Amino acid sequence: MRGWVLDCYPDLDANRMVIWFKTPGGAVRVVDDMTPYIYVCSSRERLRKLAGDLAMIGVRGAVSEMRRTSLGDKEREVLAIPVREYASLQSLATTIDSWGGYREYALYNVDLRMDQRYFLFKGLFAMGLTEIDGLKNMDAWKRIDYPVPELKGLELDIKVRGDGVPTMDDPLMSVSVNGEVLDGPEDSVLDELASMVRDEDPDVIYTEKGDSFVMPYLQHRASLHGMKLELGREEGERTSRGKSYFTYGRIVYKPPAYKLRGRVHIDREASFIYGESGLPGLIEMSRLSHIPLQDVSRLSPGSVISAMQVNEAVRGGHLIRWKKNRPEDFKTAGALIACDRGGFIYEPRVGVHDDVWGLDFFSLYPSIMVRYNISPETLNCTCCPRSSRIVPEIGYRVCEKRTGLIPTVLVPILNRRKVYKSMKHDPRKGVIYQQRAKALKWVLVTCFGYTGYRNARFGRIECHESITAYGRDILVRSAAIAEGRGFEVLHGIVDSLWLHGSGDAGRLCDEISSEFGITLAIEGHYRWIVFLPNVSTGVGALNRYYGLLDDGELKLRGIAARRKDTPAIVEELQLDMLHFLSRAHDAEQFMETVPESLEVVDRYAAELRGGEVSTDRLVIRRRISRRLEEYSQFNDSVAALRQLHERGFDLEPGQSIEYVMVDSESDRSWERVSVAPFLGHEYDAEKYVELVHRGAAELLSPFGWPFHRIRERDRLRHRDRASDPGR
DNA sequence: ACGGCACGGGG
DNA sequence: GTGTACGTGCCGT
Repeated sequence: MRGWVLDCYPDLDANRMVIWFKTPGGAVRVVDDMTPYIYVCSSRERLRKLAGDLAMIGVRGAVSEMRRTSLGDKEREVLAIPVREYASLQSLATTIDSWGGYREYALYNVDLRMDQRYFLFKGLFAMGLTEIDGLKNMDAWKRIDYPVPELKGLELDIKVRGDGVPTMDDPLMSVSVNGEVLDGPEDSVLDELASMVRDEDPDVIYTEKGDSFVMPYLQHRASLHGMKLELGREEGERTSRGKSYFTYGRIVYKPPAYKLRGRVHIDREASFIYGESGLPGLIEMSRLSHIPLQDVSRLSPGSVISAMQVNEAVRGGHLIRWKKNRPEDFKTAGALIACDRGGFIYEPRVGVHDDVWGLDFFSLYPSIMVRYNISPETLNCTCCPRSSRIVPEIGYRVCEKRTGLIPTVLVPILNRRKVYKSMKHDPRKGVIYQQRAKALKWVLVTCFGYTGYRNARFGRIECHESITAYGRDILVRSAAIAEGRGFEVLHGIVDSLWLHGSGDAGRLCDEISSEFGITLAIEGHYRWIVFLPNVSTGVGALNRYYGLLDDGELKLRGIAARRKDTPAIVEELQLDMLHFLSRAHDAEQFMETVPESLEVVDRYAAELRGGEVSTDRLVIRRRISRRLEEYSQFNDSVAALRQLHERGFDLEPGQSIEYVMVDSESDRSWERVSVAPFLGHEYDAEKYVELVHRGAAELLSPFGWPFHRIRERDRLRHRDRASDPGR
């Protein structure tokens, strides 16, 4: 019988692995043996002593082996230690580490996931098609068009009695299963839910906020009736602790994951990958990383690429160095910038331009890593002291003999993404390919950042520097080629160029692509595009522009309408103004349209002053980066947090607050803002008018309408209207 | 004037 | 279990 690997986890009592397969006939549970090993590298005498010490505490069977302990290195003698008690692995490692004192022992394969360990050991992988009798792999993780099982999904949602923010103390009103509503006494609803899940036997349960609320809430309500609600295929769930952590340049809050056994719980809100690329993207990630679907659904793309690197290293015979937890161990500001000048940026020509080509390199940074063999072990390697391959500007040597780990991992990812993108119009599976491509895109984006991340397993800052150095070199030389072909370079940033001119842009792209071996493609042709100035200096801002493509599509970057903390009314204003400006087909018409676009601004101001704007258009949503008491400055967010606190709700760093400004001048929390979900109808009309004016000025400041002039114009008109009620 | 604080990008 | 960097603008002190 054949089936797909749906779930895999250790049974900590039996010290065996549990694997669930999805077969056309249903789910199958299999138990298998595996002894995990940890490895220690040190001098021969110390290892001999260690083996003796281990035997004294009952750890037997440690043997000496030859293994690779670092990338691209020769094999060394290590002690392989079998760990028969799964649960003791971490503490055994800590014990050995402490015996070693200061750096006497280097430990390996300590923080490897058990599922990944098992798959690598057995030659299986998550979502891979497997012969269940004998546990033989029938699939290949590199396959591009692979068979996918039909997974039965179940939508779970709940309604809670009471208003405001739901809490664990509010009784359950109803449960909805695939849209079917179960209500009545709480205990019978919970009973019914359990039996429905049992009868339906879904492979995947989808929730919104299942991790942060729904699942722990249902469990809690059940316990009040002396019940144990079981939603998995096997008893017990796998929970962890919630935490706030620093990622993507900001603090986010991650609630504890609520994982089932033998069945997949996907919390749509907790899964970045699912949100971006759906189940097809998640399955693609699961196969490539060898991490079970449910687990991969909670990971970041960075963890996926990291897992793929581990897989590749282990397959290449390497041991994985233990990275002991170093929380809050972030880089100091100065350390990195010293040698890193980031991506190259041309100073954009402020104002409106027409007949503009936007050109983009295809996955520039990952392509550079592959094309120039950038990897932690290939930079300044000892095997190529006379390498002819030198990183521009900084002069590092790159290995010419062996392909690095990072390029090895990236080649199939880049290739898959290219193939999936080319098949996105397939009538039957086009959408699936598109979603897989999107998941891969994210993995590629984060792979670059990971090379500069100090806690990454295979990070090395010199990689980061080399990639950006090659990137600058490529962009500068591409701009020069473009100028040589008669184009004017208006702006360039990291992997994009904006050119003005009537030459053959397609041919230019071909020429540059073949020059560097990295594809440069036309992103679009603009009827007009506006590069915005920096408010304080007036010089071109690097990443703020808006433009109209030939097909009528607007492309916006960096302006208020793109920001998540912009209230809807300001977003609407900017989009209305932009649609108005879209009537223009070239720069000259654009300039003629500007004065009329100000009438849009007046409409919004009048509507706000009328006092009838619904508060959901005024809500400002903001992420908080710390706890209430940790804020040193009083501001809107603090006012909102304080109100919530006084009502009994405390937020974690990384969670968002939503509020409306009621009296923005006030320094009293309760007067200054009203906070969701306790919004009233009141709002600070003049403050929102000011925001609307700022939004307009952001678009029009290069054309004679800076903020202060829009204000002045408003004052004049407002006064006229106030003194002449007949208008 | 300066520091605190939050957001973008990539698709 | 957690990508990097900076640029940008607003607001409070």
